[in-house]
Amino acid sequence: MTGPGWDAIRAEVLRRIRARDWRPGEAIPTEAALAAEFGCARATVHRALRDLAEAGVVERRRKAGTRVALQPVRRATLEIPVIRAEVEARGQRHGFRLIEDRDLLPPLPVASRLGVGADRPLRRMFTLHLADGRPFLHEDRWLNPAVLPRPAPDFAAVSVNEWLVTHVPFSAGEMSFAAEGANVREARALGVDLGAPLLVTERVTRTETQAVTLVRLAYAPGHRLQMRL
Amino acid sequence: MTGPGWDAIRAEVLRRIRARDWRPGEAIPTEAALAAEFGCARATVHRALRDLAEAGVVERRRKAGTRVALQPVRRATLEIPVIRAEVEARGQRHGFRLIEDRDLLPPLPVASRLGVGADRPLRRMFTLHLADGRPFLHEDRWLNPAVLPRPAPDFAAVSVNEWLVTHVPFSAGEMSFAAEGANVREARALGVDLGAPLLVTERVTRTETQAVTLVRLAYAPGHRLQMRL
DNA sequence: GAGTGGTCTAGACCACCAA
DNA sequence: TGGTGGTCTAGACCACTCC
Repeated sequence: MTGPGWDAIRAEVLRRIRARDWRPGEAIPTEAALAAEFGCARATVHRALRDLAEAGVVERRRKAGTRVALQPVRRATLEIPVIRAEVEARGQRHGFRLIEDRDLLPPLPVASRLGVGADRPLRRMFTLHLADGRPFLHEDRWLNPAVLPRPAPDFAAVSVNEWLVTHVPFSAGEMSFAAEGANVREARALGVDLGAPLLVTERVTRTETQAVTLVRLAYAPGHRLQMRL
Repeated sequence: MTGPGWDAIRAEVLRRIRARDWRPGEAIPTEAALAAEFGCARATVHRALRDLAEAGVVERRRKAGTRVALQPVRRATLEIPVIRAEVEARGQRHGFRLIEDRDLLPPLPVASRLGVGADRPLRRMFTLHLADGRPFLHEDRWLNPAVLPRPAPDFAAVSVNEWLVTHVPFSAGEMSFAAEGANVREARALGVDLGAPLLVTERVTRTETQAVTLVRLAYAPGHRLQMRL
């Protein structure tokens, strides 16, 4: 006496939305009604509708009910591995060089984006990542030294990127992409012309209590970032 | 007689992982054991752990149990609105111009990426999207005419992008980003120099039964794509 | 095989919020 | 204030997969 699975219900609801039985903006039946129709528990319907809500297909509010999204917002997810893993996943050998590493007072824009005072020095680091010995990615980082243990790790042996990912707790943050012309450091490190189009990503990460790092990653020309829709 | 909520359990498990009570690669207790410890139903623990698995913090396999992820893969999600909505969200007025629209036999790479025969013409369309009258994005599209109704919509009145999102059922697909130098069409349409760094995204979308479209979007210089971590 | 996560049930109570 | 989704329970069976 067990009804259809939640994925079957998800599929059927999706079918009706695509078939325009339920049109964008319209309310669809309540969980209780659908459970009765499909002959299953309300929890099963709930599981299916929650999944569709996460996918952006429907919008749900208590009391207001469930509506077909007016503009089905597509969400794409990007998996961000450790850079070493990213290189090795391409079947190449990863290496890196710590180009520069010093303490520096952050300029105001950097301090404010990290939410730290501009009167305390941060660790400023430049790293070049290599794939089979060829330039892969240039990393320009401001690191809050407060997140480091004492004594601090040897970032010539383990890349900052990898150390942070494996040792600093799950944190919140933002990330953005843009295309920019290579700056002087990037051009020299990656071996490209000044102003060559590079895919650049900027990330800010924080723990609950403090800023961790602000980093600008510039990929070597031709790099494509793959996402799942 | 109701125990802690699933989010409280999620938080506690996360705390123990961050505190290295449970180290990367190690198995954590079973759902049943955690339910007993926390004094709640197994379903509640399940809800919490499923959430952590989706976030990439733990890995779960039947029989093998739940392990702390060795390399916590970060997932960033990108929301992809209709281009009109994207412009309007910036407080600007959206407009567009259909630059060119004709039927053309696809070159082999295009046909194979879409999974259609190279012997049937596709719709080739170039559209320029405007924000407050200024170039915002150049759209270079191959469209499978089989997805269109008869008579076909008037793409001079509604942008292809918007029509597809609101009329073609939820579909699977891939997406990628890169930085590329502006090509001749893009340079002319966006009003930039040939070879200027542009953020370019390519999408292929399919329904369950057929290919829909392959599109290359080139954003005007300076555009940043924001993601949530 | 047997242990683990994945799912379903029938019921209950709660939180939210539009009417 | 009542209707809706969100959650929790105690139990059951199933599916996968490691041993």
